[in-house]
Amino acid sequence: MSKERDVTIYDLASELNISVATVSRALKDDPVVSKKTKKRIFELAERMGYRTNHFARNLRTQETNTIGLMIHELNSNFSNAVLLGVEKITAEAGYDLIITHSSESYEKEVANARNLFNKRVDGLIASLSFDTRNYDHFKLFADKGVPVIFFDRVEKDGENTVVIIDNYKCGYEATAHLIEQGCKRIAHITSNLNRNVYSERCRGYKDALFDGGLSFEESLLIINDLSEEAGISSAKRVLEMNPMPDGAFITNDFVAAAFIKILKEHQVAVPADIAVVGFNNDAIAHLIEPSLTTINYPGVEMGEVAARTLVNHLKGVSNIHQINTMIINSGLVIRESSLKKKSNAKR
Amino acid sequence: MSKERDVTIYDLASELNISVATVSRALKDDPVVSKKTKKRIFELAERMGYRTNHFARNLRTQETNTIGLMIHELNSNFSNAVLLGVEKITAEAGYDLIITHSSESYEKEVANARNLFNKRVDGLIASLSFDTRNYDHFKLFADKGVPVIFFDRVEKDGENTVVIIDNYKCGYEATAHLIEQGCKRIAHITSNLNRNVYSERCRGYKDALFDGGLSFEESLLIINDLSEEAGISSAKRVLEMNPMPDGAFITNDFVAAAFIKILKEHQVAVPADIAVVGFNNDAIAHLIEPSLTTINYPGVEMGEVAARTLVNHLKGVSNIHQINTMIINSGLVIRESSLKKKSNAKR
DNA sequence: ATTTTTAATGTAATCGATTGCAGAACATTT
DNA sequence: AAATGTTCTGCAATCGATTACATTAAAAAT
Repeated sequence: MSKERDVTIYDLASELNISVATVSRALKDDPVVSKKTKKRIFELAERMGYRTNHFARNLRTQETNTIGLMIHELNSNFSNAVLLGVEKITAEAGYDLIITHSSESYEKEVANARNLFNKRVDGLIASLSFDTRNYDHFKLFADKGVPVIFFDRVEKDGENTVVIIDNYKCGYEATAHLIEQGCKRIAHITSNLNRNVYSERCRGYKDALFDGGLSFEESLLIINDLSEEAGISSAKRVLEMNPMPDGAFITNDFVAAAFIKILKEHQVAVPADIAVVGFNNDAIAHLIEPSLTTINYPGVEMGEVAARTLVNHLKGVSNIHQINTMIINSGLVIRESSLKKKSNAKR
Repeated sequence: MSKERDVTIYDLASELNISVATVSRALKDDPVVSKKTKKRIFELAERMGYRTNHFARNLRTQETNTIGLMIHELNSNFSNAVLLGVEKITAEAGYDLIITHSSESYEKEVANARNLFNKRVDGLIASLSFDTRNYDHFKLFADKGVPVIFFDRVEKDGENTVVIIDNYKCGYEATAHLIEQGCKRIAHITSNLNRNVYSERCRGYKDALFDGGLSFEESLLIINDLSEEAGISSAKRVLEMNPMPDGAFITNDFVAAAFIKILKEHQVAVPADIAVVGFNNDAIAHLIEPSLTTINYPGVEMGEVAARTLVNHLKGVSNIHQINTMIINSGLVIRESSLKKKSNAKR
């Protein structure tokens, strides 16, 4: 309740009969201040409950000590994992984090970018929304020299620094694995092919089909929004196909789980009738039955790498303009849902 | 790259040959400024790309426009739901959000509180860590008149405003439901009983047992940290009991899912041999098999209510000191995992 | 035409820290 | 003891907005 004025460096200075300049320097641990004076200042600061006024400091130094995070959604395990990784690094480095999410809308993404720009973030970590086609809203940052790092959903052929996994390789591996298990008709359930993540996985899928001597069929490619409903409806669509596919590569574990559930309800056996490979390695993957073969996609690491790269750049330790692409390890985790041949499933 | 100076109100003022005071007032849409002048100022601001310097403003007004969120973890569906709700409301209201998490450690919680205090958040939304016993770190805020709202894990018998569900009722309902299904030996798997959420649920469990003519057995009460490993180990412990329980009320869906998986692997049927009720209504609950009966715990709503209450207080619309407790609706969602008697399961 | 009232704008202090430059205090060398 | 070099501290301007108070301009009343 007591709203007394906060303690400032002026209070400390006058209490000790020294100048604010010395106090300011001491608090930053500037070596130019003598140990003796520093000690007195630190002790008094502690005793009087001094707190830095970040606004005064930032006003003066023209730095905000704030990093912006633009994410497409906040409700998936993946995005939460990324957030966890980013938060860890930025907090350790003493940066505040402002989080925005676009709900997969281009308009909101633009508004969020503008907002973060006006808040003068020192740097930006961003993943694009589903339908973003235009990247002008990031130009603002480039023009001001504010570093931007993209992760996961990134601009194709951009010159920005990006943190990604090898989506092509993952798509290829997933599909090749299904082929190896004897699948001849492999459906691919994915999302908007304008986004690099999906187009690359799809390219991997197609190349693996080709290399496996199978041909790509347009009708086996199902594109939706990766919601749970999408899993249900695409399962129904698959059930009506004639002949039915004998394998499915689904770019999201949750969708895969819903998909499998519907198949089971219609007496279609997984993996015997249809083998399934998901994507992300969410916790759900090993809890459903059959346990889900999937691609391990380490969101926490991705967040950490993106954040660390940005922080290092801001601190002058490294320079993101020298780094174009950072690829995070990822790969197939084989479980029961894809094993037509009885072999050793990992858990 | 071009790091030209930012446009300030001084630039606008000198460009139009008026004073900064007028510009400042106009930008705040102060009615005292004439419409004509305002128009000129807004247009010029737009044209020159003026951005408010929040640091200068906050320094002057002594408000930070920032709300702190202290959460025990950042990796559960529940906490993410809360975050989603909080973020939505605070962003709409124009507040920045600083997020901290304690990783369930009291020490980190104290450090986070101190950090947010030093950052001078205008208000605080907090959920306690597992082992927090002492609440002194919140006194700082009270002393400065900074409003604090607790949610989910709250201080027992505190005088703070809290946003919770009726954990007692939920515990009672879950247990009563199992009894109604014919269970006679009901295990309860939960966590640290110093936290209100778990102690209240446990109290509901005990009272329901009593009202159902069953007696409480210490050996059926399993306390752990609600990790997946905990689900596995408690399942093993249950399997070794003799006689085995015929029902289990588990205060976390993820733990329940892992628990059920282990039971199934040991040829124990759910719900026939052991009926299970979880807690939270995570998405996983309806995707596993059998689908999981659980308590619906709406995290998004909880976050929204907490944030809205705080924001309203900060804007002077309402006063949290007049409100002590806000209870969010919650309740049993019956699915397959608990239905020993064949009846109508909802999905 | 003069006074009064109202509306619009301006002056200048203020918020709390940072930092280039100047100067004082002290130690070292000749 | 004087000169030189080091180390430490202080002065004062600055960052960009806000706002109490003063002033001017315009409109209304006399």
